Amino acid sequence: MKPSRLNQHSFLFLLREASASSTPHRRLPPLHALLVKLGLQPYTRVYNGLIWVYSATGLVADARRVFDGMSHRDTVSFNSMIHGHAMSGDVGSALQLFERVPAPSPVTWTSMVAGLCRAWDVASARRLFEEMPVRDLISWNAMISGLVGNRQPVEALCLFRRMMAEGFVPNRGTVLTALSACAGAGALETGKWIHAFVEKKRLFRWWDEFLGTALLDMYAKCGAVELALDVFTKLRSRNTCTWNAMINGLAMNGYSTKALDMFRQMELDGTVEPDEVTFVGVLLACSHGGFVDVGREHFYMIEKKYDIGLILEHYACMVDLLARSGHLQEAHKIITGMPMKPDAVIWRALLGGCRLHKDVKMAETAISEIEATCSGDHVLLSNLYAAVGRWSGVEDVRSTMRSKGIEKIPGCSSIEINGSIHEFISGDKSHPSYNEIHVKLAEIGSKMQLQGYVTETAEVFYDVEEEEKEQALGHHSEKLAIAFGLIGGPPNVAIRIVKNLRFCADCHKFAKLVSQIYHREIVVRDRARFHHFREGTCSCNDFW
DNA sequence: CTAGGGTTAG
Repeated sequence: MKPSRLNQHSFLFLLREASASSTPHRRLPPLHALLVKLGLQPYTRVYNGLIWVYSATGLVADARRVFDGMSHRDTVSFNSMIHGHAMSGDVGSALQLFERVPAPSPVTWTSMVAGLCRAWDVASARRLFEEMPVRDLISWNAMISGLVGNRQPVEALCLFRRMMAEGFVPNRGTVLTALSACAGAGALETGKWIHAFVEKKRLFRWWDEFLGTALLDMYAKCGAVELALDVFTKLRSRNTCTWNAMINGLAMNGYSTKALDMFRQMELDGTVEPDEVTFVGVLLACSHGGFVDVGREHFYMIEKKYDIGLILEHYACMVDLLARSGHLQEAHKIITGMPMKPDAVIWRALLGGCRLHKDVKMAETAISEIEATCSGDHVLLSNLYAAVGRWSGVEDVRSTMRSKGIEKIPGCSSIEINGSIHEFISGDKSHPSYNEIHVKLAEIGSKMQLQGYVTETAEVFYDVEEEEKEQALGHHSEKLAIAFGLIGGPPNVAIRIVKNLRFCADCHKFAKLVSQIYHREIVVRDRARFHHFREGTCSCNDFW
């Protein structure tokens, strides 16, 4: 090779090729050595490229050596190095460099914002984002997706709205992130608005697999199954993810049989292969539908017929299905026979079944296996003790919770009205419509009494203090949200609520009665699944 | 022919 023919441009080409190869770790150092030998050091661009490819292939220490050895560093050198540090999880080093950049550009700021979001420091990311002198579309996308990734979809949507108000035109990335935020927040109105906006502005040629899957997933996660199906049927092409999203969406929404039909259709269609995620959806459908035999069959087919390895989630669904339908011993056998270590989710599924079928002994086994316990597990055990009348057990759980300092996660429900999301926390008085809500709840209460409604006390029994607090302050968050939906939402439109915890029996009964008395459809997404209430009945058939 | 975001399903 004639060195004279190798200039900075061709060298950058070689770097890119080496980094895309299967063995970048072996191919980059010789190129680096050649670069030094050829005397291309003065070319900052080439060295920037080297920093970039070293970082991108995980060789951050090498990247840093190059960076430190450079005689002339420009903004791109800093940006590449900041990005490298941030991607390797070393935000500290990234921040140190960020302080030293002579002329930071929007790229510099955005790299730092994204890096902080990746390191779960969304608060610092947000501060930096607000401080940025110039924000472009990618800066907005980075911050919005950072919020979604840090489980703050409501905040993400607020930012999305601000971005639109400032006149930015969303691109593919923005739309994907914003739809995912709507899915997370259960913001159907906003999701529909984005859908319509994309169509009206003809933002994309068509809804491809990625966009289409994100769209249908949004509808499914907002409880709008018909709309999700509509998107699904109209898509030009579907990949495995698309089918999985549809199957899972049906399962989550309680359309168990339809979900299984959809899986059969997927097989008949034959253009895509099911994968392990497909079977998570299939088993979820069986679990929510209480189809024990069908579930067992599919569980064994995963490996035998489809040659797909069983993953933790498959076991979790299977344990959930068996435990919930009362096959506690079989569920326990599945757990002890698992090739991997059962996690808290698995034991929790067994615990839930024990609570339902009042098996104290098995419940105690389950709870002793859950290490980093959260309040919900203790509450479940306590409820079980209360249900079988073992009050000493209830007291034991309370003292365990006190001594371990386990705090209860406050219940939080949200409802979207006119595109803005209102959040209610159990017993919270801070909402501006607090007084109206309580007037409404009193009205509901008296109407319910006429129908012979009695509070379900079993599930609130475990904690007398909490019970008193609830009497004094109000209600579980979903009741506040439902009352607010009756007041503020347009009539004849379903009241849609997203809750962070699972339904308690009392609130479930409450929702059923409200749907009957006011002839309003109520859709609640709780931690585990959807509940569609219509004229006094729930799609879960009181099986959850 | 340099650098930042996003890539959907569990």
